[in-house]
Amino acid sequence: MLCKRRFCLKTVPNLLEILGHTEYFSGNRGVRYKINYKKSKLIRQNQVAGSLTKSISRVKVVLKPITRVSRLAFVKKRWEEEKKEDGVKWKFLEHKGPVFAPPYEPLPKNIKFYYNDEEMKLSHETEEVASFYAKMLDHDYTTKDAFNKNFFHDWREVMTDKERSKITDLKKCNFKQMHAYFTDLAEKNRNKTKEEKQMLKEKNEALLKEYGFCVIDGHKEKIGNFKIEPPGLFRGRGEHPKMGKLKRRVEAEDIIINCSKDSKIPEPPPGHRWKEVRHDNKVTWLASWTENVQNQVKYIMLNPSSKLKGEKDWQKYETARKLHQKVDKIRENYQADWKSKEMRIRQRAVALYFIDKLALRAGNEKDEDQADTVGCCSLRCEHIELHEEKDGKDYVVVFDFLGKDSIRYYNEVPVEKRVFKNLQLFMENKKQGDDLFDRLNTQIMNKHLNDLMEGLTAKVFRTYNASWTLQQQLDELTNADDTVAEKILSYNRANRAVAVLCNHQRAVPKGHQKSMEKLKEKIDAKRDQIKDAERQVKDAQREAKHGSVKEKVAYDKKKKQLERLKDQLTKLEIQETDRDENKTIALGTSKLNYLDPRISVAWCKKYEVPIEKIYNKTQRAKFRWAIDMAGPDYRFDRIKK
DNA sequence: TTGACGACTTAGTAGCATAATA
DNA sequence: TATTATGCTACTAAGTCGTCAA
Repeated sequence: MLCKRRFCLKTVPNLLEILGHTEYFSGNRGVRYKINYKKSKLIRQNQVAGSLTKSISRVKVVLKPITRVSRLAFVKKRWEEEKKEDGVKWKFLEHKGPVFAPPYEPLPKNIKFYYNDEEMKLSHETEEVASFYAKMLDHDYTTKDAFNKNFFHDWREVMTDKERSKITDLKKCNFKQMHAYFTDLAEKNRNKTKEEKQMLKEKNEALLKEYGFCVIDGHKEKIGNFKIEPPGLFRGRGEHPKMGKLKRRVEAEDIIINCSKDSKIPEPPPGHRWKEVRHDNKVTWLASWTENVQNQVKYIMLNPSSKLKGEKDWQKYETARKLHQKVDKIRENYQADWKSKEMRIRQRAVALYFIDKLALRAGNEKDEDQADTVGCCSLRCEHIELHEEKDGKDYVVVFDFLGKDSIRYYNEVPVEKRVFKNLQLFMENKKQGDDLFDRLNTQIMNKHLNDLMEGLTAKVFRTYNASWTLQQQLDELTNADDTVAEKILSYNRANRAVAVLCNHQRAVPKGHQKSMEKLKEKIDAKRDQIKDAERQVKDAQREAKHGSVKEKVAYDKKKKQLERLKDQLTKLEIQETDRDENKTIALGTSKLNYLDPRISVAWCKKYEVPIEKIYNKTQRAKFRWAIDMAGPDYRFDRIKK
C-alpha cells in the first residue's frame, strides 16, 4: 500500500543522510522506505547535503514501505547493477585524507625528570619518548624485561649525543613526576565542566564530518579509521619480542593516498607533501603507510557499514552456506584419507578434522620476531598430549597452546581411534619443538580445500561451524512462549556456545565479583518482598471474600503487584545467570565476524524480539544488508533453488 | 617451491559515554 | 545530583590468504 505523507525534517531525522547518495532510508520500527522525490529540483540537481539543509523541510516525498520480498530483491539488484569488472572495487573515490596525531606538547617547566637523582632537562624528542614510558608506569608492561630493554634502546636512539652519554641505565631514570603529571591531566580531563565537554564533543563531530566520510561511486560512506595512529610504545600481545619499541610519528611524507584521478585530491598539511598519490581502483583502501616496528603496511579503510564491506561480508556467509551443501562429502573424504598410504595426506586429513571439529585457525608459519603462537598447521609436539584413556573416556587428545593474541587454547577431546593412532605415528621420533604436521602447511591445506570447493579455505570452516552452531542452538533453546527476556537469554546462550567453540575469551571484567554479590543481594531482597506481598495477597483475599467492591479491588491490586514482583525476580535471576556464564567469554567477536546475521534477524522476526535487543546501533549499521534481506523463515542451512 | 609482501579480516581492550542507582 | 555500573566505540595488533618474484 502506498502511504502518501508530507514529511518535514523532524519526522525524517535521517533525511539528510539520504540526500545525494541513496534513495532508501529506515523509518520507525525498523521499516525500510523507498523514496520517490516529487519534483524535487534540489535532488535532480544532485547537490550535496550540506548546502541543502535549509531547504529540506520543503522537500515533498512519497514513502512506500518496501515489502520483504522487494527488499531482498532491491539489495541484490542494487549489488548486481553496480557490479564491476573483475577485481575493480570502485570507479570513483574521493576523500579528504587522514587526520594526523596532534603534535607533542612539552611538559610544564615545573615537571622534572631525574637521572641518578639529578634533575635533567631533556630535549624535545627525548622528552616526548620519555613521556610515552612515563604514562605507562602503572602498567604491567613496564615490569617486563623485553619491554624495558626495547624501550631503552629506542629511546637512546632519539637522544642527543650528550643525553645518550649520560643516560645509560634505565633503572636510574625517575619518571615519577612526569607520571603524576599525566595522571593528574587525565583526572582533570575527566572532571571537565559540561560546557567544556560539549565543546570538545562538537569539535570531534566537526572533525568527523569533515574527514570521516568519503564519496565512493556516488555514495557517501563512513570511513573506519580516518585518524593516523599516534606515536607511542609498541604494545605487542603475549610475550612479543618487540614490545616497548618506539612507534614513531607518521608524517604526510609517509602516506600514500589512494583516490580517483578525477576526484579532488586531498591536501597534505601545510609545508608537507604526500609520499605518493595513486589511483588504484583494485584495492579498497584510501590511504596507507608502513609502520616502523614490524614493517607492516597500515591502511585507512571504509567502515563496516559501507556497501563495499557489506557485500564482502554477504559473500563470506554465502561461501559458508555453500560449504554446508558439501560438508558431508568433505568429511567422508578426509575420514577416508586417515587411512592413506601417504603421510602427507594423512597429516592433511587429521589437520582438517581438527579445523572442522574444533574450529581451529589455519596456523600460518610465523617469524622469530613475533610472539610464539600457533594454529592448526603450525602445532608442535609439545602442544598436544595423547591419552589412551582419560577420565573414563578413550583416546583423548589434550590440546594446550597459545593461539591468536596469545590466548590459551585448552581442550580435552576424545577422538576416533584412527585419528589417535595417526597422531601417535606423526609424533614418532620427534621431540619438543618439532612440528606435529611436518608435511603440511596452510598453502598445501588451502590448495587442497580449493580443489574440493571453489573459494573454500580453512577459515570458511570456522565461519560455517559458528553459524551452523548458532542456528542449531537457537532451534534447540528457543521457546515461543517465553518472555522476551527469556528469549534473549536463549540467544545469548546460543551465541555463547559459538564463542566457546571459537575460543573467544576475555579478561574477567573489573569488579565482576562485586557486581555479582550486589546482584545476589538484590535478588534476596526481591524474594523477601515477594514473601511479604504473598502474605498481603492472602490477607486481602480473605477480606475480599466477605467484603465489598472496595476490598475486591484492593485484592486485585495486591495480586497484580505480586505478579510484577515475580517478573522482576525472574529478570534479575536471568541477568545473574547470563552475567556469570559470560564472565570469561567474549560474545562480540563471534557476533561481529562469524555468525551469519541473517540467522539472528530471522530469529528476531520469527519470535518477535526487537532487533535492538540483539544488535546495537553500530551492529545494525554493519548488518543493514541482512536486516533488509532476511525474513522470519531464513535458514542458514537451506539454500532455495 | 619458497618467502616476502600486500590487502584484507579478526581480535581483545582501554577509555569514554551513558544509564542506573544511591 | 553525584557516584557507580555498564555498554559502546575507537584503537590497533595479529591473524588469513592471495600474488608475485626469485
